[in-house]
Amino acid sequence: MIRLSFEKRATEDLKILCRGVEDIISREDLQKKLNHYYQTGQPLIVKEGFDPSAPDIHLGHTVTLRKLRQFQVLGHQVVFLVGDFTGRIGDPTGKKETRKQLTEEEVLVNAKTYSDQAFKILDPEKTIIEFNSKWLKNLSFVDIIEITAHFTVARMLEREDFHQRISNGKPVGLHEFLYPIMQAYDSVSLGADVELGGTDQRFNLLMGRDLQREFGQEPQVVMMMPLLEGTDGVEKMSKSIGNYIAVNDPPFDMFGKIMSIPDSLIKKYFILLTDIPMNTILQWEKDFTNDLLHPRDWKIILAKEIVSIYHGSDRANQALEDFERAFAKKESPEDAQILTLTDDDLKDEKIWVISLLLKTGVSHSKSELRRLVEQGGVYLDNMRIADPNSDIQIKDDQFLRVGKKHFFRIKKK
RNA sequence: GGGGAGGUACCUAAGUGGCCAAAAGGAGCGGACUGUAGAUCCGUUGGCUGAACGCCUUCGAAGGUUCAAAUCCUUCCCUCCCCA
Repeated sequence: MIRLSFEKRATEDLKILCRGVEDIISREDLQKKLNHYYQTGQPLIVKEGFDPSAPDIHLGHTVTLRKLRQFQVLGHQVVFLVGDFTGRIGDPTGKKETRKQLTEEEVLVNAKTYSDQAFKILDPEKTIIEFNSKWLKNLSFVDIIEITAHFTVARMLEREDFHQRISNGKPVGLHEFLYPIMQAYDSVSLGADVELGGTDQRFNLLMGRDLQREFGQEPQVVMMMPLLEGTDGVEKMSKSIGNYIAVNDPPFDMFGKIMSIPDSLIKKYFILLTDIPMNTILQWEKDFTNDLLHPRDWKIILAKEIVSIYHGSDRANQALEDFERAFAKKESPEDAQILTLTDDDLKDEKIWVISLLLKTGVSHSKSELRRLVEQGGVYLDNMRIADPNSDIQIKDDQFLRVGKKHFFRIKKK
């Protein structure tokens, strides 16, 4: 009776864990490992590597983080692996220049801010933070030769990115081959049962399996999550492109950014970024297709849901209200960023538009701001300011809108 | 080691002495229209100067020729391809 329920529970867990997963190698292996867990009580070691060079976590990162959390909830051991050593090489992407070497302190600081944000999702009690320099930095050349000897050049060239760059006549650094190998070695060192990553990590993740086998370990299960497109709906969400929604974004911004994603992405966002049950999502999708659910309304549910996760439902409701004020009624949002002006900024209660805009930080180029004004993108209390040479009379509590997405409330000090 | 091709702005890419702050497309930004969506149309996209068709910096780097250089010369750096 009890024995039977082991497998049943494992099967149920598997179903939960497979939500939103793009590919898993292999399902059977995971089933086996989960069975084993229920038989022995030995939690699975679930690992994901993080690059400490970019300290801002955005929704794209949360896709795998949320998956990690699912593992935690089911009783498993998550290893949050900071790639402080691998970060020095940088995952091959073709055009990136050599990364500047981070000092140990910088890495620690980054890792701290990074994990703090990650703990908005992960349970800190059930997370081990590791740094891969711990084992990588002590390897000798001999060790490295031994490890690399397990792989062939032909195998390395299977990686699409390498392959592509080579056929496009782009350079491939020899050291770049080491990145996947180091990542694989991480799995060996941790004895990982499962490694999570985006689909773009396929090659690296599989290398881990290969190397583990070579080292006499049971190969890890590889779980690949789909890449999340950013607010532009095309490119993978990333800070450098600027199409990202950060988990630290204030509620109003976060709400707005979610509202600006293309309709085609709504379902995917629900699946990967919320806990809304699958049948509900599918029902909404049906209603949407049959014109019973307006895409905007559907998106509002999404935005509220996601903002709630990171800021709580009160602030999510506030964000919704603000959103409607700002865009439906064209009024000022409650939650706009405060822009404080001091007496030094004002001459006879007046300030030059460009100076004012400069203070918002929207752009640091006066030429660009000038253009923005000339093109009619600047409003003060809903009055367009079209002349870049104008001096504006400032009253306390005025509402400044810069371009489509930036709102400020002016406070005098 | 030998031979060939190449390095232009966020990206792709034109330009081989002045008309070049540099074509075109993509991407971005702003406007119109909307649902802060998509599609479409218009505008705009090095910086500075309270803006003038004025100044400064930019075509891999440094020098040089010239009244004038992305463009010609020299040296250097980097990448790719073919051969050994």
